[in-house]
Amino acid sequence: MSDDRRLDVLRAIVEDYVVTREPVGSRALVERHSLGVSSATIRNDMAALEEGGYIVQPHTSAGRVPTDRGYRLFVDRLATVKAMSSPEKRAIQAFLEEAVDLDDVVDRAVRLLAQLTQQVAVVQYPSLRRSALRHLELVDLGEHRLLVVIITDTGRVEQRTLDLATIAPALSEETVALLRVRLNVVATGRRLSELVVPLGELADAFPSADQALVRAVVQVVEETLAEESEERLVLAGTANLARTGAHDFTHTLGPVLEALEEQVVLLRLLGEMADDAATVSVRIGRETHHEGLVETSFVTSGYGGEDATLARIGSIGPLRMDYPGTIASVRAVARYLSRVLAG
Amino acid sequence: MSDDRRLDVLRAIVEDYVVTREPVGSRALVERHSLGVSSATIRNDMAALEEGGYIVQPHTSAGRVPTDRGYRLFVDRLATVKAMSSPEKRAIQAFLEEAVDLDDVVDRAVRLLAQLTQQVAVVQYPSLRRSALRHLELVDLGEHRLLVVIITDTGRVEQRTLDLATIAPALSEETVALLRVRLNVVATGRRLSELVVPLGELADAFPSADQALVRAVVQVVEETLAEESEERLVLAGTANLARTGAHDFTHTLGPVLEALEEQVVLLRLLGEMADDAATVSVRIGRETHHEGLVETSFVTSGYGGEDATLARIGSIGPLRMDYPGTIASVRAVARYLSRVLAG
DNA sequence: AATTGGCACTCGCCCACCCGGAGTGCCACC
DNA sequence: GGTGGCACTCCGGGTGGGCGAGTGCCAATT
Repeated sequence: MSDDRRLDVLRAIVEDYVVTREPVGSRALVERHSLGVSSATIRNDMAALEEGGYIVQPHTSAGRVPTDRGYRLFVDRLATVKAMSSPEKRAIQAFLEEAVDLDDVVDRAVRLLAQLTQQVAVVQYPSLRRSALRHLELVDLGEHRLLVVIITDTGRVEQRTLDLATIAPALSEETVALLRVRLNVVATGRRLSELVVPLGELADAFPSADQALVRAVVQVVEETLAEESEERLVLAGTANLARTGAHDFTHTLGPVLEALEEQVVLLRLLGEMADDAATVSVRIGRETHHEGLVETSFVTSGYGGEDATLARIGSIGPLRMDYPGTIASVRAVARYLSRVLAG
Repeated sequence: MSDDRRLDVLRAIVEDYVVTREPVGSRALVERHSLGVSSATIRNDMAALEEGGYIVQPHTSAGRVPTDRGYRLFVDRLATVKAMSSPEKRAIQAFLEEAVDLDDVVDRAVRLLAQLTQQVAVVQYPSLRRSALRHLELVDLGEHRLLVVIITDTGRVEQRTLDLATIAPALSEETVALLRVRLNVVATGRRLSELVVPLGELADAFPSADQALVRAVVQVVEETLAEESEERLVLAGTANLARTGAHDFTHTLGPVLEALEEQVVLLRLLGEMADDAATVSVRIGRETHHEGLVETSFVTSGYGGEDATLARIGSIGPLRMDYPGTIASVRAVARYLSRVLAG
């Protein structure tokens, strides 16, 4: 008995099932692949694979369908990665480079990935906490209102308005200017996550009359950083779910759509997956630990540069997706997205 | 023969069909409504209504189903508007007032509307062109890069970076400061659409060495205003389509989802609908003039204050939606959204 | 003239039944 | 261990009949 052949059989089953969407039988298998043995032999192998939990029959006397575990083995050991063609690569790069600002880059990336994979694509905005600070700006809006603008080196901009009516009734232009300069001296170029301590010490250097103001501003900055939870996600390609895979989901795709709308779910998943930018992670079926997603798989990659992953990008599709193709697409888009953001 | 009764019959048919989702027959009609006549009479009325194109039978010997035209007559003349209860109103207002910034307001509004209608909600971001300017900020980012931040009175923030390497190699802090002040003098408080002319005259007041810089900045501001096309939409509740109305669409809901992803389609529709903030507009079925939306209706309202509509908000659902309820919800959310943005 | 009860008729839906085909497991044999 | 053969299982699709809901029409009634 050859273990190698059994793995070949599993690979063949996955590949065929992904294409046909129908349980694949031993006869069809020997016809479509050059396995060099008869269907009876394959049947024995299939029985063993079923024993191992890699495939199942939907009902007696039907062909076999891969299980979550089967897909897992497939992506871990059997899938041969498809390389992207050079024209494809160039097209991806060119498309992303046309973007005019961060919103546009993210929007283009997510649409592109949805298009490439014919699935649902998701892109997480670059994390505030892990970005470096480019500039902090204070703007006096009048009426005791101060606008705090935080600009990161990835081009992300967060703003908050601050009502100072009860804190600093007389908001002098000089104080604001001084605070602006000092804040930037302390903060520029640092990771946002490294900022909390130095910011805390800042207030001491100001005359006591202004300390309340300084503290209020510092607090807003810190709150904004703390709002990691408010990480934004952008989705595209939900229509692909309905188009290609209407019958891939046992009942309706309602639960899937619900899960996708619950950004919390996606954020958790993204957070759980491998943190190094170079690797592509795959969650298959129940591995997502979410009821609505048991019939889907999630392929993600970090992006944002060699040293640190800023955020993640991913593609969600039916269990029977084209794993090699999806992995290649996710990796490619992540890579070029990183380049565009760095450049 | 009483025309009034026929309209009553139509109303009864619409109301029943919305609830049951099944063709409604003459017998069921007399049982569930106090029409005071027998089923045979109703049958005659139904024949007349069918003659007029307000209802159809899916097949011979089936009950009747309203047509687009039937729904149209219903919303125009027969629907009695449901008033929102006071607790509901308070809940809406409270929920929207908790928002911390513009993104959050919009996000809350769209989720709220999706929740209320159990349909797909869409909110258009307040139009840049129609907003008034609160502040223009210039930030020197170093490396010949200048950040232009445009802040509107609705709290919307748009930013663009400008590469000045070829224009103003030596970017002096004083020039930037001066430009900042003058730009704000010219611009603050005006509608963005009224800005183009005054901005054009600004460059003349600067020394010739700086004119290129000024022109570049002004150009960026104008371009940003011109990007009306980039009006952003936010959707929520797509899962509701799959949950409640899986069988409301003849085949799959794929085409509907595709139409929703094509923001161009929605933007066109929103643009076509009545422009005064006070009124709620309804597009029924083919009135949307879009293939993917023939089996849906679209209820929208403007928001943003009495005088000028800043943008629109709406709800999309199956043809057989609860029109009075949807209209009430859309109107309520639009109203409170306006208040929150104004306050 | 409008309304009504009665009646024949039409269809879609459901269910039960049946059959063909694809696929399996197992065994005896090589 | 691999193979051919065979009996068995079960799904899917097609067929046919009965039921019920609903209609249109007509003659009778008010």
